[in-house]
Amino acid sequence: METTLVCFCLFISAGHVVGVDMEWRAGFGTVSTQRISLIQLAVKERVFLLDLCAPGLSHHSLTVNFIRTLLTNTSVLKLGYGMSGDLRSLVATWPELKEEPLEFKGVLDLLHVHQQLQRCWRGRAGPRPVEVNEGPAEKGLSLLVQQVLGKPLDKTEQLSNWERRPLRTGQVRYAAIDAYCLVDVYQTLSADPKAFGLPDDLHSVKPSSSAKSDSDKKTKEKRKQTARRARQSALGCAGDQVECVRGIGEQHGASITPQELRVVCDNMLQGLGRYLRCVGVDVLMLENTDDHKVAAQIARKEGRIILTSGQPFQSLRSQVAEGRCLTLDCSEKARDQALRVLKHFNVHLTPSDIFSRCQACNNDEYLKLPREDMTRMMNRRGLIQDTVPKQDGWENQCGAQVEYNRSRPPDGPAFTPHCRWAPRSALDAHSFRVGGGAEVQLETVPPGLLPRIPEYFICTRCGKVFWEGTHFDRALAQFHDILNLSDGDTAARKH
DNA sequence: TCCAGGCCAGTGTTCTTGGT
DNA sequence: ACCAAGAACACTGGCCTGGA
Repeated sequence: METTLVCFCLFISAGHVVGVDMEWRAGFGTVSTQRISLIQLAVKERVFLLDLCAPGLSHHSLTVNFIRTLLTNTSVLKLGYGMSGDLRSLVATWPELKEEPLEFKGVLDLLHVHQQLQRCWRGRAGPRPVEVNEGPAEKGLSLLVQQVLGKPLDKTEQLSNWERRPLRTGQVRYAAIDAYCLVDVYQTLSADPKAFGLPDDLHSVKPSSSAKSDSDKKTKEKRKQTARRARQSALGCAGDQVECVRGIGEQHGASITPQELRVVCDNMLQGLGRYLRCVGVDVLMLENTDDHKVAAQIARKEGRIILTSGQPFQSLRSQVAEGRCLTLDCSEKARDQALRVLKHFNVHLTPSDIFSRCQACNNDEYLKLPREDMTRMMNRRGLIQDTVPKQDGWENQCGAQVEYNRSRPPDGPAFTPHCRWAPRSALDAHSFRVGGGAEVQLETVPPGLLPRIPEYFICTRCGKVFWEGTHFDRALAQFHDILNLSDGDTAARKH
């Protein structure tokens, strides 16, 4: 007890910086809060381990008073890491602290400093220090120690039985280092806080806001920053994308056609998927209800590349071959994401690729119909009242086999999408159903369009109707940066 | 002017992390 | 296993834009 008294006096001396840590038996049972087994107190010169399992010590009035005095004394700086948990255990150990609640004074929680440090490093461009989820991940206090002092902590004793006596040498060493490293880290940080992106006064670092409003502001700001960065980097592969984009892009030295690029889009990237289909890329998209792992299953089964974003990237990447999973910045606009993907894979895009694939179902086969046939069908469906100039035996024509041409469309307007063309027999003249069984979506064609648009394209899988319009020009403009405008393709098509 | 589609921001829920 | 904090995700409504 005499040694204990010396210890108490030493730590309550003014001007000390004390590393404080506590250990209790990891409770995997029903007990929500565990009683403390060991309190570690470290100063620059030495470390004391206060063994609360020692007979009589835990409930000695001196011990309780010492703890109360130490933690409320403003002239002694206490360092901890994640001290809210420690406070709960203190109350569980000494219920009297609940009746007369402890008010921490002169306490610096290095967890908050660590969070500030992480935020700062995340914001930096260029190479970053090791972070959670990168490499052989250190975390928590061990990560902080590695980032500040250069070496991680050995946490193998962290979950050991702290109630068993005597403590093993490894436990004693771990307990001592756990408290001492707090002092070491603090001194390194306070010697040159700017080098770590921290304010001169470490005590001014506030905990990450728990208030929803502040959190939202941060999220909002982060989004804005990300969008800004995305704009600044334009189409260059910069920042976080580099790591994941690299693996695949370097495989494609020569350019490829959009049709050769086959991807599966995670459900967060449906906008991107639509853009890619617009230029002819073979895109499968996950539904909102689909699990992310469905993307990996499809990718393996069909040899597709996964496009994803956010956290799912980590798990999806490990489920497919290296370089077969690409992550994108979800805050980036869908168009910019698409441009990034096309540039990354060195896709050779021509105007004929625009709208060469149905954006609704990903089919790349169309049936071309002249205005007269479209008018007749709409008339029969009662969608228009106009009479149609009589043409020779359209129904008969439908039955006739037209040569199936995979590269050249039937004679028609200047616009020639790079797709497959179905024969006229693919359309049932009576049911208005196309080869895939879907009914032609006549109701989506505005009647006012018929006098102006001479030809219509019908998706043979879903029956969606497309026609020439201003969409094509817009798409050309959107992809102008990477479009190879070698031919004089100026026709337009529109849904 | 109306309508459809996309984008953005707000909100609530779920998941992950890190402490013992 | 439990707790707290933060991140990620899902959903929704308002706003904006462009075509009809």
